[in-house]
Amino acid sequence: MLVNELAKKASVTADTVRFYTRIGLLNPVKNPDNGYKEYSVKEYKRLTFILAARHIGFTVEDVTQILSEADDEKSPCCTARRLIEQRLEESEARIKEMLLLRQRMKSALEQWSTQPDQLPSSPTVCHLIENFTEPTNDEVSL
Amino acid sequence: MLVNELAKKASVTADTVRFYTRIGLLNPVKNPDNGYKEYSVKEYKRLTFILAARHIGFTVEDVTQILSEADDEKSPCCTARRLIEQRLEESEARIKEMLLLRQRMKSALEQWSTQPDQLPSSPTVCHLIENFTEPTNDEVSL
DNA sequence: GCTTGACCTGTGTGTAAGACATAGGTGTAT
DNA sequence: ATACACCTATGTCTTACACACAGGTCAAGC
Repeated sequence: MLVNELAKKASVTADTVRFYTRIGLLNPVKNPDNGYKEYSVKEYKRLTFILAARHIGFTVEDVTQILSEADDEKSPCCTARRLIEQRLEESEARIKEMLLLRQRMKSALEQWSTQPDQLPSSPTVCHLIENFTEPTNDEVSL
Repeated sequence: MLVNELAKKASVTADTVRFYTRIGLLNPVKNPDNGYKEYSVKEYKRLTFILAARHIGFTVEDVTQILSEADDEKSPCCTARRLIEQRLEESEARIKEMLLLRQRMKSALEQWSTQPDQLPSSPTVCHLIENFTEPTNDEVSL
């Protein structure tokens, strides 16, 4: 299979396949005639595994580590458990941040809805932004 | 002020100040003797504005646009309203994705908690990952 | 004057996970 | 031979900074 064929079969872009190839996760054989990379069914299965892991939330770096352990015939399960726990914690943290940010955005839009546009005047760039007041916890819960 | 002084005054890293300077958001004067960049109080105020906008959720690119409109003495308010609405929508989308991802991570950990480690065998890299089954909406709501 | 050392500077590069741009190759129809 | 559609590998771009590095500055000590 060539890159595009493999990509379609796995429902990803050719660029994704190329990327995994570039970082060494996939190892196609180079056709010496035209330099095209040929992917075997084994590579396809490997790609499927990568995508499954990514879907669960592993980073590409994580997948690299898991695959390398498996390639050494060691069980990657312990590593997988540990890593996904980390990724979960990181996700929780980022979600919290993003929820706070969303709250700020929403209350900005609400505050601004009753305020007029204004020209910038020497100390002020955009009064909407500069006069925005953070919502308190009380306001948020309302 | 030199870069570090300004950074401390604004409670950000010197690298952040350097970054905003590099992309032209801040325009310090170069001391011809030592090549050091000197920031005025005006730059400090500009930095404060940038940070306030970032805090609300504007991208750096957004801030660039807003500042450039204000520099042209046009009111950036309309643009600000439009942009933050976009950013809010994007955030909502990303939050949804991340919540789904978190759900997958959690249910993976739960499924895996009752399963043993296993050595990789020819078709299998990591049975935990390969045998993971997506939670259905019903399961999620439980 | 010279040196040591702590601290500071600007510039260049790295990050995650691909997407995009580009120059050129392939293959078929004309 | 040529035109055209499609395909390829490689290099660069993205976000918003953080980090590494080579060298400059400045006060203290000799």
